[in-house]
Amino acid sequence: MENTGGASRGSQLLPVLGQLVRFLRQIESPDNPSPVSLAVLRRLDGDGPGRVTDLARLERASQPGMTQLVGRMEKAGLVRRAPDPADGRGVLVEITQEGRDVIARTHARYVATLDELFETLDPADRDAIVGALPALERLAAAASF
Amino acid sequence: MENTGGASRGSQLLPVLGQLVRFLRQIESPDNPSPVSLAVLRRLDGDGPGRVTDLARLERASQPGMTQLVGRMEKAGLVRRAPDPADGRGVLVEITQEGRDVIARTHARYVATLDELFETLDPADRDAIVGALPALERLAAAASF
DNA sequence: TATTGTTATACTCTATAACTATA
DNA sequence: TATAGTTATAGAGTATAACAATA
Repeated sequence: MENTGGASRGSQLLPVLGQLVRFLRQIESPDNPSPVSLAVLRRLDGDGPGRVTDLARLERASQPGMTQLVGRMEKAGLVRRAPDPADGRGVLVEITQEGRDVIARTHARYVATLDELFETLDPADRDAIVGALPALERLAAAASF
Repeated sequence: MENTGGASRGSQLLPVLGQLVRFLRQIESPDNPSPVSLAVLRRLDGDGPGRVTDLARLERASQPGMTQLVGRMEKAGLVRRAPDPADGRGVLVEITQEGRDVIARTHARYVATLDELFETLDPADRDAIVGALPALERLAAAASF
């Protein structure tokens, strides 16, 4: 099937993404880490301790902004700081168990919300989405950087 | 196919959503309306002028917060205020042409970014996603409120 | 009295500029 | 000199509480 005259794939997928994200964003909880905070936690959890400058670059934040975010996260017990043994100027930021717990709780809330949404669909629609998941995962992977 | 032992649909879809949203969020532009600001603009564009209280309720914001957001948007030329002829206490917020232009430019940037992403996929993956779009749209519709 | 909207105030988040310490 | 990080300062965004105007 060609795309002649029809809406582009992006223009069809965009409202779907927007609606689902708005739906997830409205989940309320005492935890509720900010999007960037959650992204930093996930990165530290997956890649191990990291330096402020690297976290700032990877999350597209300024260096002072990352210093401040890490400071708030440290105050909240989600990360700890340690001097970088390899560089006296550097600081290594490491996730704590509480930080991992926050990731897990947040993830669980989002998953439960999406799962409830799936239950409202016809089996045929569920199958269609499940069948497209590998392709969607590759689409998301192409968006990695 | 049952879901015995496998990851739930939500847990599979969540990282896809997260990755795509992070990818879109990093688009830089002088425009760059905040998510809530964009949502308000879209609502005013679609439903016509609305009152502050209604916008606040629909966007899950406080009434003073919406007053302030509308104030910033008015200052930026994206909306205008007018007294509600039907209620002397009320204010009708209306989108301006510049507001519509901001919606269009933002939408175009997001769509172009997603379209570029699609072009990196195999045709089979594109077909799988296109085939699942109606189901995904119904999933998103189920998330409406 | 209840509702609509605003103002006052405070807190979170993030940015740029200036600074300190180390390489 | 260049780099890593922090501190100082300011602005956007949002909340609750108190207020003014209208229903």
